[in-house]
Amino acid sequence: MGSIGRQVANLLAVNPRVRFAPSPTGYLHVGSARTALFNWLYARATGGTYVLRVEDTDAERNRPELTENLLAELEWLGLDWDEGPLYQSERRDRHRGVVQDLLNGNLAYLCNADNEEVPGQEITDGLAVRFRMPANQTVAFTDLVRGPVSFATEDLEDFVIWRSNGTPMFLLANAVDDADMGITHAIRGEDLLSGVPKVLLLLDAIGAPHPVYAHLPLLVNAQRKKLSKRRDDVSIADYREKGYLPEAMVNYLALLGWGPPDDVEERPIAEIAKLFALEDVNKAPAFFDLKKLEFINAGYLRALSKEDFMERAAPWVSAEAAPWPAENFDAEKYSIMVGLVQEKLRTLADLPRFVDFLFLDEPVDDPDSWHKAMVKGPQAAEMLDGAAVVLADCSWETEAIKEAVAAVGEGLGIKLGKAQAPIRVALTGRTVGPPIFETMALCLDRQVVLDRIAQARSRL
RNA sequence: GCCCCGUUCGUCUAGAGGCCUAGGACGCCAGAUUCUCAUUCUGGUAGCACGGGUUCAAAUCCCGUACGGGGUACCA
Repeated sequence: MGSIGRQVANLLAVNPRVRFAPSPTGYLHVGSARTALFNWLYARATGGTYVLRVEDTDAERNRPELTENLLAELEWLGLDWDEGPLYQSERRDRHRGVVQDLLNGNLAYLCNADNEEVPGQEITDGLAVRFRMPANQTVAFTDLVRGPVSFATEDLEDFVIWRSNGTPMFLLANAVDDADMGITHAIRGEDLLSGVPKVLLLLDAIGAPHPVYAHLPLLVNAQRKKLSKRRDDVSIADYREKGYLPEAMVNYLALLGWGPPDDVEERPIAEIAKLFALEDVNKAPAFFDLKKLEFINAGYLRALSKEDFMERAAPWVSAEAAPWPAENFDAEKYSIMVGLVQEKLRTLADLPRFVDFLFLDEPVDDPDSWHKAMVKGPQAAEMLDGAAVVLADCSWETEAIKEAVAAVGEGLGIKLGKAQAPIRVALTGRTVGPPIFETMALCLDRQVVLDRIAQARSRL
């Protein structure tokens, strides 16, 4: 079936219901975000319903602030949900009832800490409940991304469905909740694939239908290991704080394990939703490539209107975050400078170093830049001396300044590209920055320019 | 160990037996444009894990091997 065929299949699917079911044991992880995104995409592609369910059955590991955090990050990414958030912890009685039913039907049994079966048919404090694994059966299902998969029950153990502390285990709660909530498609990470046969058996035992499963390839690090909180940069919050845009983040994430049919990679997520089909998802793990994320982020940054850009960038130039004294900030000059540097950034975090010289009492001291332009560069002293003379009385506008500096350079036999370097470093502290002649004409007073050139000259 | 899954340029992917001399994107390299950087443009680099089949024809189907990953908790 071609990609078009799959999109038709999407439309034919009747009212799919999907869910993202994170456990709030940490901040939102890029792998989880990708799972949430693919659920969202599938729901939006099919006109289905996307449910958010918080799997907080492990009371010892859960903390409420982590849940709030999780929801905030999902909102930031723009992955709005249609129902929920539902909290699994609030369904304890239902889970307990199901476990008791299984016990009554002898499909499960009580078990002590030594994993020995103990007689009895009532859920008992201090005793766990295990599901009785049927012998000699093959559990088979067709995964939407991986195709037919089967397991033999001999390879499966009697697994715990109810803890001795009176709480349900993941497999049980997950299966019951999916059934009760009418989940038709369970879209999640491949690490959950081997749990499917147990869930299917459980579903059969309680007489519930099987959802369709789709197991997404894992996101891996450079060592090809599953992304882990400990080793890798996986927190969505960190990417936000590093100056990545949510639309760039979801666009990039959509490209891991899936490719657009027309090779157009950079596009709004709503457009991706129209092209998305679960059957097109790859089976092989994908490496999270920061370089490509940066590239995509830079594209989104450039595409922002100036107003949008300034709004998004505000946190990076706020009084608390900025490297300059707040009272030096000049909104008008900043606004002009944004127009000159927006296209140069890869992340919003790059912004301060492109504009800081405007608001700092003195430009930053960047040894590499100084060395490159003032020490290694040609005739830095002569350039600064010459510039000081011509800039003292040339007309204070971009072209005039540019011509004046170029003339000094020509007199010394240096092209403008090299000639401007010492001046740029004298004014901004760095070899890389905004177009320097515009910056002078529009944002720097003649006297400041002359002072900074003199200051730099005296250091030579 | 056992079970399950996977393998197309360095990376993300297109590919559904002939359209493949394997396409695109990121990266990298070179060049053009440019007041730095960035942008933009042009060109280049580089891949079907291996071995057997099936077929007139295989990246694509089958089997095996190798390698990689996931699972195997009173975590989720």
